[in-house]
Amino acid sequence: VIKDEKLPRREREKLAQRQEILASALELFSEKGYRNVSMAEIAEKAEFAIGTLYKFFENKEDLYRALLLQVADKFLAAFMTAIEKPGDEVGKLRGYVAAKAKAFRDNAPMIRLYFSETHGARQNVLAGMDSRVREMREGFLGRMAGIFESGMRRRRFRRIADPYHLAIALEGLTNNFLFLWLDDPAHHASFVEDPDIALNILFKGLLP
Amino acid sequence: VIKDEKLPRREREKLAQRQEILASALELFSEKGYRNVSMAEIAEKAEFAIGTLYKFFENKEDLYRALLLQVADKFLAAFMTAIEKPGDEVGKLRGYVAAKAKAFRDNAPMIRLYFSETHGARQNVLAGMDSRVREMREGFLGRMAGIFESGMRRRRFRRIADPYHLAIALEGLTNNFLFLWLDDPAHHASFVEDPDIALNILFKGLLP
Amino acid sequence: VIKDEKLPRREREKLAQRQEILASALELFSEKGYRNVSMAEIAEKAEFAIGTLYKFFENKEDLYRALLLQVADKFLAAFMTAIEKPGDEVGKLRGYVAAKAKAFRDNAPMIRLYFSETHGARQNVLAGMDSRVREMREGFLGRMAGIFESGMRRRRFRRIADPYHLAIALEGLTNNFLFLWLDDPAHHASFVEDPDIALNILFKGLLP
Amino acid sequence: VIKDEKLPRREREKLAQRQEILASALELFSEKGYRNVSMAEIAEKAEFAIGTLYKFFENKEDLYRALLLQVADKFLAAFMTAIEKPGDEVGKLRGYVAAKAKAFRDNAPMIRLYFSETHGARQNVLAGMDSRVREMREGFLGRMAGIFESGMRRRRFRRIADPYHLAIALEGLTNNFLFLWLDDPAHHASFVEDPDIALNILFKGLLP
DNA sequence: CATGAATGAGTCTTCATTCAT
DNA sequence: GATGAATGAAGACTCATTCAT
Repeated sequence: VIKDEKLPRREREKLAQRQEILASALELFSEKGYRNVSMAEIAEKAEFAIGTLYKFFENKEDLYRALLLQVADKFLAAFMTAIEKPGDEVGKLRGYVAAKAKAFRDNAPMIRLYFSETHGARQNVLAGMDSRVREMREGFLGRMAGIFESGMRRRRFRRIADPYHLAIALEGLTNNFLFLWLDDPAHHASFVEDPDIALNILFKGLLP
Repeated sequence: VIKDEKLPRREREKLAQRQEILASALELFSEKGYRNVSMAEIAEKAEFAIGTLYKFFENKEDLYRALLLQVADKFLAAFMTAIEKPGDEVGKLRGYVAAKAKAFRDNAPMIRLYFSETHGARQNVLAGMDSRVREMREGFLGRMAGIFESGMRRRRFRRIADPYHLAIALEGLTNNFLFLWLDDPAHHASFVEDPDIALNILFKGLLP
Repeated sequence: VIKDEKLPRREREKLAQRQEILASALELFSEKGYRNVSMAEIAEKAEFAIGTLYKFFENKEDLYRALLLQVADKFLAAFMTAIEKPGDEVGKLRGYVAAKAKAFRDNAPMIRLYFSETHGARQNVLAGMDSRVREMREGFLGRMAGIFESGMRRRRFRRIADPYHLAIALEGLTNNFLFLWLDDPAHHASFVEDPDIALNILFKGLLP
Repeated sequence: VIKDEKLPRREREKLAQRQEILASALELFSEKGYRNVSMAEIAEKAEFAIGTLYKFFENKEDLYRALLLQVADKFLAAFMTAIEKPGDEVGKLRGYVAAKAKAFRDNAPMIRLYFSETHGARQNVLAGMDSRVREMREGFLGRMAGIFESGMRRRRFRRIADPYHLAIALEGLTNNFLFLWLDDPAHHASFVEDPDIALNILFKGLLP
């Protein structure tokens, strides 16, 4: 989403600095939570002056939003990629669930941060940003609904429900399995190791 | 959970005041988020002096926890009741989903608050309380798994997956449908009006 | 100073209650210091309602002053008694030093409280009360100066200095010895056991 | 004790600011007492923002301790210097008393503050710092005892008492004379003008 | 341009005091 | 008269943000 290919050197440096700030912020935020991290801390970790942070981001909240947006981007892009891979519908869905499990496994702290501030977000820091992430997510859900629809049209799936509803169901179902793992990795390790555990429940009714 | 039946008048008044504080706090928290609400605001809204709040709750966090605990208690109790009603397994699950939909409909702000701070909450205010709510929820999931197990034993369900996994699946699936409604009630009204939309997806594979 | 001899019953009860409050306050104050004791605590310890305290004392400071006044009274009275006992000048002074040592020994916490708030008192709670205690103390110093004067007139003391100055000297000298013991009782036990250690230093020059 | 000679400009400014804060705090504390002075007041008087105070001192108590420590340092250093000046024992002791009288005269508010919170301080703010000041004072008393001891060995003093006891006696005796002046400068002016008034009382017995 | 010292509004919390019962 | 629940002013401290260097 953020590309730094053919930019003037100056611009590329800017972008790199921005990334460095975001990376430091991510580490701190996901470790201590939004309100327990001060701009001074971020500045120190990123090895910039506090004032410099304000050259890149209007304020703390702006920085935070940029961070979440980047995380959301990254994840949805990964899911999208998994779903767009050549193959049949079952393979695509399996790819999605596997990609999601991997994303959770590889980025547990990030995810914790993302979801801790993202649900019912009306009242938290995200307030205004909601729409941007929501759109991305809705786009993805639509794309996944397309998979179900195509699968049905091609008779590889039984038409057990509205395709969009199935997309919602799959998302919620995998979320819950992976959240469980997130909350207690030791006890629910199987969920990230074998993503099919969640997926198959849906398939039992879906596959003919 | 909180009974105010045959208590001395003084005690009943205390309880009523406590409730009033909690109600005001809930309204403010769910509107503006934990960190954006001051004790002064709560006091004003509840029409008590600041100091009075501290007669009921040790500090802001304590008040907040009491609130979430109450919400969690209330909901899990409602779900438990629905699931324990006499009837067959299908009826019980249907009852759960209906109760959950009703709970969401009746308590949208509460729920937003509850879920906004409850997922991946390691770094936020809940920290210590987590365990209490988590236990309650795990107890409930176990109970629901029991329903699935019994249904399977009685051949009313196909044994398509581990009963506990089914419980997780149903919870996640309904959550996602209801969250969608929570985020955009106008557009997803059908989810709370017809809880079976979500439930049936699971049933398609489950029912023989 | 406070007598409860021939008073109407009602009055005597009042006085007893007042004493009970003061006693509780003394215990708390000398244990935790003025600012770390709340009226609520005193009320609880004395087994009265908070409001009742305010029937006896205008406010916290007033209660505190009454307490210190009582302590000062008690001590100065004891010193005065020692000094007025029949006998020669040397005996009277010895009596004073012994009484003071005993007072320190018997009332260490009290004294700590008294002196912690009494020196250079302009800025602390005592502010206004100063004068009352100061007068009492000045009266006592004057009385002690009288002893020295009489001793000189009777040729039992050499006239090595102004009698009032000698009184000041003796007071300061014994204070310092006893404070030392107060700060570190284990290490300076001899000072309260043998009051003459301090006194003799003065006598060496004083006695012919 | 605090040197600001050859430091980088920045550092010197820091130190100057710190001193300005301490000076303002001293003035306020000695006028109104520790607990009656707010950080806001100190900040205003020193013409800094409240937050700036917290760049220099961890909290109010820390600021207070720094202040007292500085005062104690300064005074004990002055006394030590007086006592170490070349000369015989009588001269040294005389130097000490004169230095002390001068210190009292020049720093009345400081001293009032110092002694008001330093005696029997177990329950007040000093608690933890006690030891530091106490050690310094004990060191000084020991040094003064050394003077007495040397004087005795050289037959310039009669061996009328334990040298350490004499040190205690001299300290207490001068304290009391000077406190009297502190409490009522008009009436007891002679004490700071002629320090020998106090000293001679001791000498009468001490000198052969 | 980058810096980071200085700012001060805003927060939670305590507790002396009042007054309806 | 006694009670103690309710009050709210006041205080310590934090930290996002600014701006002179």
